[in-house]
Amino acid sequence: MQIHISPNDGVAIYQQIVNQIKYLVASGRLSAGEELPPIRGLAEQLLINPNTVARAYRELETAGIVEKRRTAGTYVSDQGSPLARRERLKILTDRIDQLLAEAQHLAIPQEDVVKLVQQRHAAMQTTRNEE
Amino acid sequence: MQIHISPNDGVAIYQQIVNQIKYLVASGRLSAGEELPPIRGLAEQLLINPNTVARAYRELETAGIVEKRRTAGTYVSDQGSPLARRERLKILTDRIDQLLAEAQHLAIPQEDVVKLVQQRHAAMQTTRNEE
DNA sequence: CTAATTGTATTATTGAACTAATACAAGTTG
DNA sequence: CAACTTGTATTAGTTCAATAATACAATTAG
Repeated sequence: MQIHISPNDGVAIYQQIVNQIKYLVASGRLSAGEELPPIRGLAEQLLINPNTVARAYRELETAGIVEKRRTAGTYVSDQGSPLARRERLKILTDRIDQLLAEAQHLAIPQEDVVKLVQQRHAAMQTTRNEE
Repeated sequence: MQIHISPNDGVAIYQQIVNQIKYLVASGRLSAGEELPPIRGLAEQLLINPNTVARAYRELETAGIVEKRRTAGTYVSDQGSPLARRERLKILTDRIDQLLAEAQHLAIPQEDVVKLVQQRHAAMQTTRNEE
């Protein structure tokens, strides 16, 4: 599996792993039922401590992205489950509420925020760059 | 000036001060040209170290919210300046881009994000609670 | 049973962010 | 000038999250 980490990115290593696996699953490059590399294997590949990978896997399990089977490995869970989508929407809604609160602080009308979101969305559709 | 801090809030003390002063300025309870309490004065009032207040004031100055005059005190800067608003919009735009990237990770169409923002905005208009 | 492979748990180390203690610099006011 | 008030700078201590070192537990394969 292609995971790349960059130390001193400002983002914690375990978080980078979480993000990239989330993306791999979201984009369909990892499908439900597929087995992830063993903790030790990925740790060796990335030249980091197994505990760091374990932490990433634990976060992914809590988020419902993967399932662990004690001695049999870690597998991508059924993403289609309604709970998973509901959970994802909750995360996003929390982010949006934070954004609107921030706008409040900045004395920017929330109507403007809605417009800005539409603008940025449109801009990204035309640009289509890497992440 | 009414600043309230709660230690162990998870938010750094200097950050709490920054947030509250930003809000006071945004809401018009502090107007351009008004003088903020001296660093030592506010520190004494809040029972914290002057350096912590100094840090908050420095952040506020960097953000263009206040201006410091070496030995004469700290004053709310002209918020109406185009630069200030442009800066605020930039901050917000960055947040929005982060949000859209997050939605990508969560495999949620950006169109849905736009709708969600509108929904949350509408919900807040009717609720009208404290921050 | 034995060995190998999986995830788990416990403890320690490191590093960064936050806060504080203390001294400094520069203007203002009497 | 002398005292006072302002923000500044330097250094140290504290806390907490991230990572690592190491040992453990459980299942599977031979």
